[in-house]
Amino acid sequence: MDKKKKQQSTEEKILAAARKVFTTKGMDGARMQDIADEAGINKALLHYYFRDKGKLFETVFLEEAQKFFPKINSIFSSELPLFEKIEKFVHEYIDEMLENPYLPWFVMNEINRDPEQFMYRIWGKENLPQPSKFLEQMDKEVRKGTIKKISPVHLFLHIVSMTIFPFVAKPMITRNLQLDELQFRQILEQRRKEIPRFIFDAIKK
Amino acid sequence: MDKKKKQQSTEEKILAAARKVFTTKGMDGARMQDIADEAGINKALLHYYFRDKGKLFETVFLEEAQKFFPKINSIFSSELPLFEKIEKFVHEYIDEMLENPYLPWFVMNEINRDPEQFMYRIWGKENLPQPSKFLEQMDKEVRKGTIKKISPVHLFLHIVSMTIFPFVAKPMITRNLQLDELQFRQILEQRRKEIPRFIFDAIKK
DNA sequence: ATATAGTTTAACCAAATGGTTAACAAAACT
DNA sequence: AGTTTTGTTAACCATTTGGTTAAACTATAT
Repeated sequence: MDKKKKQQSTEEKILAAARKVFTTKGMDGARMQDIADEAGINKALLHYYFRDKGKLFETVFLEEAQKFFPKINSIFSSELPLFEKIEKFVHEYIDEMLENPYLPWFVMNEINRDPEQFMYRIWGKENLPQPSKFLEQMDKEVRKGTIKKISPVHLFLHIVSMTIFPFVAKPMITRNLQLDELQFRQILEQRRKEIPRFIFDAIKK
Repeated sequence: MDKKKKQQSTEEKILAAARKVFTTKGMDGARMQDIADEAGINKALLHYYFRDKGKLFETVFLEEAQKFFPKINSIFSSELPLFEKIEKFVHEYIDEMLENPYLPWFVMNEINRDPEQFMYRIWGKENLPQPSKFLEQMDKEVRKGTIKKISPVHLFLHIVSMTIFPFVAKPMITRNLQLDELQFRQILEQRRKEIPRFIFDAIKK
């Protein structure tokens, strides 16, 4: 047992355990007993602190998602020049994911389970993320002739795909490329520079 | 009800229903009763045709995965020149996914649930896919000076990310970019040409 | 010391769910 | 026609699982 675990409050222990179990097994696969075991407490305590499974899940889920998604949004709609914006997005996204490697899968899982509900819980009813500003910015650069002619939508998809996918597909990638934890992490760190450079090479004139 | 459903054998109805339910709800979230309802039959029939839930799931799963994964593998280890190979991979992958849009999520889900088991079931014990040949090929081109200096691993990740991610993240993308089914499909079709061109622009000398 | 509020546990309960059984119906076969 | 085999169903069973309860323990205040 960690020293940490003893200092943690019961509530914190539960949340940490829930995060772990929900992430690996998903909302449906997770068993309340598993979470209790992982936290080293009695199952009834889960219900004492969090009324039911759904509440516990939502707490864990929103805690993570809400602190991260708005950040992305603010980058995309900021006033930075195009390349700096891309660079910043890639950097911050990868950094965040390296610290919370379970987040992407977690989010993807939820978003697939119930897209409407998800979007609503993250951004509220009328507060959708607006990549439109980013798309317009790309479009402007194309018309100005600063970058090659490219569809903003596709460029946008290229960027998010290259940034996010390796995290979601981690088990496949580590297995296929025969990487250990450390090597995988190093590659992800390299990608912070690698992706912006690749994009730059592809669209600079 | 479809006309088709009446012509389908019960076994086919079950498989179609199982595919649908397993794909949307996942192995754990899926209920045998849901599958029976979807197929319009009694629950006991499921057990008559497929011994238990696990067996049914595996049947559906392997049926899809086994027919597709070997194809990818054969492209990567073929003798085609680099750019043709990339083009072919992107083309075939997107085409396949457009026909079976549920497959990527299905596969990712399983691979995350139990990586070892998954790889084993798809490729058998000693028959891992070998992207190494593809990596070497890229490396060779770099040293020959035909393309820009780039890490083969990263280029590999770029390619698969841009190709696969949009399928996995479909609900997020359609929601954020406000696309309907048709528009999403059209964009995916465009990407067959868009991705190879983007890569070409990025690494050609 | 004792009462009190907060925390934790073991034992229990009800509903959901995967799976079984026995009977029935429909073909296929003789 | 009658008999066997295959397909299908309703009712049932055992287990799992989320959730409850009442009792015990702990700390803090009086």
